[in-house]
Amino acid sequence: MNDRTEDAPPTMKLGYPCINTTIGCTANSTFRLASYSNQRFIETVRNNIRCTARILRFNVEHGLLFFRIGDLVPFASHPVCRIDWPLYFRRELAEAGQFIADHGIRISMHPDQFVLLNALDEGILRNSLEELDYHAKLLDALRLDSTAKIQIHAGGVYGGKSGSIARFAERCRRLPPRIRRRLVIENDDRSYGLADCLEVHRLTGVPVVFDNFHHERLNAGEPLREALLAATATWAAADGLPMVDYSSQQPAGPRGRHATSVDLRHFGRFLDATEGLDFDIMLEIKDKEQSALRAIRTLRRRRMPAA
DNA sequence: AGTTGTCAAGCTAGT
DNA sequence: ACTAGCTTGACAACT
Repeated sequence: MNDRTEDAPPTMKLGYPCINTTIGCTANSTFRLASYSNQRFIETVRNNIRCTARILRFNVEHGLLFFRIGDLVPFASHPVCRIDWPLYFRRELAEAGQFIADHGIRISMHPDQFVLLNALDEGILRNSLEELDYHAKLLDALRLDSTAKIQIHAGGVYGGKSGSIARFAERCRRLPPRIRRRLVIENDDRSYGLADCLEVHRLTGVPVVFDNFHHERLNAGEPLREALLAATATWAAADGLPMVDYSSQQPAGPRGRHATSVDLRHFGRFLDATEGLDFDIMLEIKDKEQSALRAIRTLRRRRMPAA
């Protein structure tokens, strides 16, 4: 499916997560819970939506057609939030979603470390489900199809990986379809490597986002190309093109820290190793769109000579 | 204006 | 049983 033929050009898109460092607005603005008010909430969300729209325009102008939406609606899953924000911002969200659809932009979201579908603690599970519900609500309010994904890790180990994977799978089966159709899991760099994620896929059908940097740190010896092939094979037609997170180690930084700026030689080797495969690339590099712009020049030169 | 600690939420390894 | 460390980015309080 992801192996393209000689006739079919790659449709690969490239992008970056959450933040644009050039245009001078933030789409992930938040505030302290202690200073919560309806007014502050509404102002913050309005500004976040506006900034997201500006970023998406910038991205389209620069050929960056993959974007991860960050924390657009602070406290959305917290009981303090009493506003029906999908309704309140219905028009703005639908407009942004229309822009996304019109320009063929690929969208992902990545809830953070607190979303643990295999949690042992009922409260943590409840919070995780609320948080997943928020993410699905936002993508629904943007009126995006099932190719817009919510990406999480497999979760904690809790003293037994196979039991925790089984628990993940069981919880997954019980998810409402509006969440499950968007859920994808990403290999992490400490507990659940690619092989574990493939096992989760086998049990649930959930597609696997391959993260090359995490794979460099935690693997079972699978070469890059083989690993990426296995991950991309987990994506069905309705899921869209497979998503891949790309990053490299910050040279002088502590192990695991993302590079400040893209290492084009490392990126070139990555493209060499994955030649002929089609997937969307999320560039997880600190300077965001600046590296994405450099990377897409490299990508076009190597993969899309006609474009 | 710039710096530093804190933030809704958790896991893991080490003591 | 408890604490420090983990990634990340932005707020908020402080210098």
